[in-house]
Amino acid sequence: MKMTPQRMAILEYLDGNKAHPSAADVYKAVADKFPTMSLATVYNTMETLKAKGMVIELGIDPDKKRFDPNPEPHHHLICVRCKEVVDVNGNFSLDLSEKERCNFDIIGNHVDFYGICPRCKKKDRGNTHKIIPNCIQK
Amino acid sequence: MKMTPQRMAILEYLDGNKAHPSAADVYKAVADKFPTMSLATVYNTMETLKAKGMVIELGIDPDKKRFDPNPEPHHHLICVRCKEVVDVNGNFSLDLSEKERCNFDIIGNHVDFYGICPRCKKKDRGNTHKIIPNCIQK
DNA sequence: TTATTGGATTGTATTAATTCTAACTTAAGA
DNA sequence: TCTTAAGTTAGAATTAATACAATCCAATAA
Repeated sequence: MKMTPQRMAILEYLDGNKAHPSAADVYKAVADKFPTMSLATVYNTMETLKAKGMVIELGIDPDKKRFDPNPEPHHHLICVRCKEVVDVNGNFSLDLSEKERCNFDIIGNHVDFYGICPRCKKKDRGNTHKIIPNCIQK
Repeated sequence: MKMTPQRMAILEYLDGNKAHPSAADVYKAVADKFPTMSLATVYNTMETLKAKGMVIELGIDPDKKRFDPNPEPHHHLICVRCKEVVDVNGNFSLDLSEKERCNFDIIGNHVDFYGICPRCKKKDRGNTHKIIPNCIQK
């Protein structure tokens, strides 16, 4: 993989990043110090990194792709209000019965835990309505 | 919920549908017998159904929303090649430790199993390359 | 029956994310 | 240094989804 200043800036931003940023987030962060950066470059680079297994594309937000720079297999804890995503390490050995497997070769699994984060809980103080989200997805 | 011919057509299409269709899929299916149907109506109706908990919005496909007319809590088995989605019933009681919970109130969880479906396995005959998908997402 | 009303439907315009394109630039190996 | 394949860029094009404003229509009120 060819190393360019743009890519280095993106990699530096992603390194250790726990925020699961969108393409726009990456762009904003990097464009600061790199005014010539193009969004297309961000998309290209994320695509390349994805192909190399260095980032994972998340499907949490129906409105935009978000990326996870943590390539270790792990799971997520997602706030259904603000969509904050926290990594959950460890793995769950979940088995499917012969029948449930439907003749698939199983490669792996991923668990999403849904909940309400402390910040949003605070905001909810008194608001008992709409506690059950309709956005538990997938 | 007011019953209109359009909504009835959509509900009829969704009833028992295991294909996890996109809005466009719904539109195509219904527009056949309902030439005046508008995409906007499909989106409106899906939104209404979602709010009523009658469908769930899926995040499997980064390119478009897909809907699951099965309102029972369940999980998914996803072919990483062709994105076929099979329902997995039953629930896994997965626990997070105090620490892992990060002060979230946990509401639920959802498991995605990744694998290769029988059809795609057949196509792969001999192709040993690229068996490990880079599209294990979330 | 007719008028009113409010939600539903529709086509179109708009937005936002993403991809495409074609010209230009550059990192890295010979 | 030279060459070249790969990367970058701006802007155009595409696509999913939403917003909007003008009807439409079914239920109820008068």
